Amino acid sequence: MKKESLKEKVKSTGLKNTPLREEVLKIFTEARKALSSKDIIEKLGKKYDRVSIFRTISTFAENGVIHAIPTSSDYVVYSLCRDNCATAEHLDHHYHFFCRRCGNIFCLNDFEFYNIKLPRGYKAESVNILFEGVCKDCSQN
Amino acid sequence: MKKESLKEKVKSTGLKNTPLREEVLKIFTEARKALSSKDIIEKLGKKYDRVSIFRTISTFAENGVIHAIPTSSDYVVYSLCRDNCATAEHLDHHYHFFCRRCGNIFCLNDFEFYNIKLPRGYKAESVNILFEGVCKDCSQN
DNA sequence: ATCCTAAATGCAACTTTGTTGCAAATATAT
DNA sequence: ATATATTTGCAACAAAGTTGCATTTAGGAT
Ligand SMILES: [Mn+2]
Ligand SMILES: [Mn+2]
Ligand SMILES: [Zn+2]
Ligand SMILES: [Zn+2]
Repeated sequence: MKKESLKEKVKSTGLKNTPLREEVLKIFTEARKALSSKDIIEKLGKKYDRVSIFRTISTFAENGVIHAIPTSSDYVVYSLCRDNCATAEHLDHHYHFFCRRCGNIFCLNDFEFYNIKLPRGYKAESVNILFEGVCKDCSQN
Repeated sequence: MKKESLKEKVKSTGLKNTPLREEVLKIFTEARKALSSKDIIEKLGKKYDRVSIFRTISTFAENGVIHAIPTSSDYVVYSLCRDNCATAEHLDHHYHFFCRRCGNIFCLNDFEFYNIKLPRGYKAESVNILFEGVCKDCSQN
């Protein structure tokens, strides 16, 4: 996804441009890490109803504005879809890094894509690669 | 993890061998797919308290009997740790497949391991690779 | 075999997270 | 400006997981 405004995005998806959606999009745009629904509610929960925030996140995810990142936790985190989240050889691929120290999840962009072979019969449309370890910032301190 | 009985596992972890634990372990051993807490509670919830089941699953995960599998859903699924879940070149790696049709998650064993390079500063201790698509059974029918 | 003790379980209450139905508000096309 | 489909807020609900505590039990010691 290009760094386009929500207004531009609206044109392609049919979503209406509302104050809540602009604020949520702004938060994702400025975040250096993946965010959970809880994270967004903590930031906007006094200004907007939590139900609307949940619905905004769902709508964004359904329309390809953000994408859910697989984690081993019982909550989902989301991040803006970027250009290089796109397909390579018809396989949508995502690389993310979960830091054990700070607990944050980061998108790893500009990655060389490995076309890992699957067992016979399995047909993959996307692959999510989640590293776990210590992030750049945490390993310096 | 070897195909050892819980009794053997107890020796190494200090866990007590109880009826609930034996039943949970049996369910995981016989399952051909990854299971959620809900799945286990549906099978054992009339016989045991859900709290105890939650605690059993946590204990198993903490002691390396089972491992959590990253997904994009708001629930976690678990699978038995197998021998080849072990480390290769000091990087614990797991390959799983989420089927869009049946909704099941399968362990993909015996995989060639790719040592994917990380950006400078990031130190990975494990990597989880989650494919999404159509599984063997579902693509035949 | 019995006793002892730390660990495991069951139960009740609670919290967190997400969902549903519906009425009121509002963004956008005409 | 008006019309209308979409979005939002509110209340109620539901699912999933947690906490505290009393009771029970597994497994080692006697
Ligand atoms: Mn990403
Ligand atoms: Mn596995
Ligand atoms: Zn970190
Ligand atoms: Zn399937």
